[in-house]
Amino acid sequence: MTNIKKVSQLAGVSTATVSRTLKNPDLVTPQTREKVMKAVKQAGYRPNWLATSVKTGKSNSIVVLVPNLVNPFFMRIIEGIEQAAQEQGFSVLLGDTQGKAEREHEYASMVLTNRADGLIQLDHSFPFSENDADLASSIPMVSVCERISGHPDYPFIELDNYAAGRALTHHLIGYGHQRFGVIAGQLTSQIHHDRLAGIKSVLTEEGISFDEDMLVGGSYRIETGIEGVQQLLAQKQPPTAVFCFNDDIALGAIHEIKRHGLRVPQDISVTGFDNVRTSAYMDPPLTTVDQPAYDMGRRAVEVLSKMISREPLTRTREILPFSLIERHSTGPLGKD
Amino acid sequence: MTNIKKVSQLAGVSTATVSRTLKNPDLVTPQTREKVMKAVKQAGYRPNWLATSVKTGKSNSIVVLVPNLVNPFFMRIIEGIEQAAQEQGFSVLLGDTQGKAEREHEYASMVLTNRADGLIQLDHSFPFSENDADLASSIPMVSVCERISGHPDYPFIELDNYAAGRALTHHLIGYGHQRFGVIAGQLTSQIHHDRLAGIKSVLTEEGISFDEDMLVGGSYRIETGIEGVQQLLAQKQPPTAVFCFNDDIALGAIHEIKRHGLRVPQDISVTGFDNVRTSAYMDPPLTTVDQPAYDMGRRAVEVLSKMISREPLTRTREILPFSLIERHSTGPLGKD
DNA sequence: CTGTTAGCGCGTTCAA
DNA sequence: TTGAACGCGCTAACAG
Repeated sequence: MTNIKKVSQLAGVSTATVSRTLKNPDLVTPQTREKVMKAVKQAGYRPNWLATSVKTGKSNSIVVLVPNLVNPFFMRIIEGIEQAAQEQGFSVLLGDTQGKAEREHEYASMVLTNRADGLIQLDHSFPFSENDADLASSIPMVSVCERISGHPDYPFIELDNYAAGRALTHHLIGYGHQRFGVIAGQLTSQIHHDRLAGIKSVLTEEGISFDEDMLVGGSYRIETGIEGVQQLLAQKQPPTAVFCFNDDIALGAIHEIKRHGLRVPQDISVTGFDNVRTSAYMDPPLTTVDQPAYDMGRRAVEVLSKMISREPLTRTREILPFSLIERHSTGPLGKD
Repeated sequence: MTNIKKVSQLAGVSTATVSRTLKNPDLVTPQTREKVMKAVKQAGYRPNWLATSVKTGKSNSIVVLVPNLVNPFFMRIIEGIEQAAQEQGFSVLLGDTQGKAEREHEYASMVLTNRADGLIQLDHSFPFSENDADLASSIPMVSVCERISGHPDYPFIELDNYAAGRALTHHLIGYGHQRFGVIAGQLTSQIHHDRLAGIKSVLTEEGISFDEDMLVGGSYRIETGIEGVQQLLAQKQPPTAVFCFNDDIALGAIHEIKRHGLRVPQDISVTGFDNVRTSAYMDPPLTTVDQPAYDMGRRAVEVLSKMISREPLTRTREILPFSLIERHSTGPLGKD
């Protein structure tokens, strides 16, 4: 271990001078500076980050809780988080929770032990354990995409899911559809409620009824899309248009619809959600809702950074705009 | 800040006793233990991780350098890394390098400043800067998928890319193909050389010539697949079978082939590489090479962990087996 | 401008 | 079994 003491001896100065030279070179005379820098180089010295941090009491790290690493939508958010964190001098600790409460607890407790200064939650659950809950109240925490259930006081960055649901519905009604199915992801989240409410609001306005049997699914997986389509096609009156609550579900759904010998969109229209990289290259290219995932990640870090430095927040809840991407998985019925 | 001193006062004992109670409860009498635990609970005390680490000199963190977060193959590896790291008591610092040298330098230097104990590199470049290179020689570092160019001494975990290249070629020749194209990813990596060498070795054995004009591409992106197909189809004698060096490239390739009004596999066969989640749901489902990405990540952590604790390594280079996944993007020419 | 001293929060001696 | 004292590596305060 080559430490500051060794360097100071090598240079014939005090440890304080070495520290100063490295941190604030203007405070030392050019001669000593040179002497010190030479000793630093010769010894191959790097300041011990742990020691520096224990002084300041800040770890300059943030922990990101993500339910699933393989979802490209989440990863795009994390790209934004990572980039902004780097710019602000933070490191990112990755917490793959797999949606499991114990793992959330474990990662969340990092903020309680000075291992991280703040926390970004990509899921909707309150990540702290029962035990830690009281300590967590003053912790810098932000959620992205989702809101933390039961804790409306934490800032969040999310999409206008209600409006997106409405836009998708208008789009499909514009093609003349009247019978709709929904293949949902996590059923307990705010996202789910908002999107569904958006869809239903338009249907009500248009005098179209929605049968609760037409709501299937329950996780953001390809297989959910497959099973969802199987259930919807088994109905007496199958839908002619299906809302999928992410692009993975839509991929599975389209795959299964084709496997039944039906065509997309001539027999059934399908919409996705998220606009992941691959959605433009599906067959047919997917009509979906683009979320500004990268920017959402960036924004989360900006908010969290302010919380960490105890600056006041101008806004504690941000609803970002979406954009509807019309491709070829939707269309009028029967057109060839 | 609630520290150990405050707790010791609250419990009426010394700080040493508090430390002992938490770290080695058997060394204190049950009565004091109870006293201390009560004070800990009452004060909401958590040991400061930074202080603990500065004592031990270990950060119990590893930094993972990944060129690209949105590639599901990398993410699957990181899932394995993350899981194994958690089991071994390490935290994962995420370093999204975007393939940029400066960012690699910055993240790699974390190991030099005690911010991390070891490093996993998912790319093929030596991540340290010129300046840090001499210090890096004794650093625990492992590479996954790739080998670190110019530094054969670092352990690596990779696939048997040569054999995989051979297997794919045999598969396609079995369908009667004679004219092959290759859409490659990173052209400078060991991976590239091994796969290409595997392909060419079989072609040579079978007396089939390979025209260097049939080698296109240069990055692992969907767009590379599109452009690659355009170049290949512009040849006088376009190939009847195309090797794509990852599944993203294959996705773009298939998309573009179809856009030209050609059919996969009746007009052109396409193979991928990696077997990402979505490859089974492409249209047609992709013939590809499965890499045990999750296990590769796990294994990397096991090796790195041994290096960090200075245990001797049994093997320093591991070549893992692949498996060829035959789906429907390959087949004989012209069959309907 | 530089050196001495104190202390960040904790773990680990060494006596008692 | 417990406490006092020291030190991890570093930086900030105060002298000089």
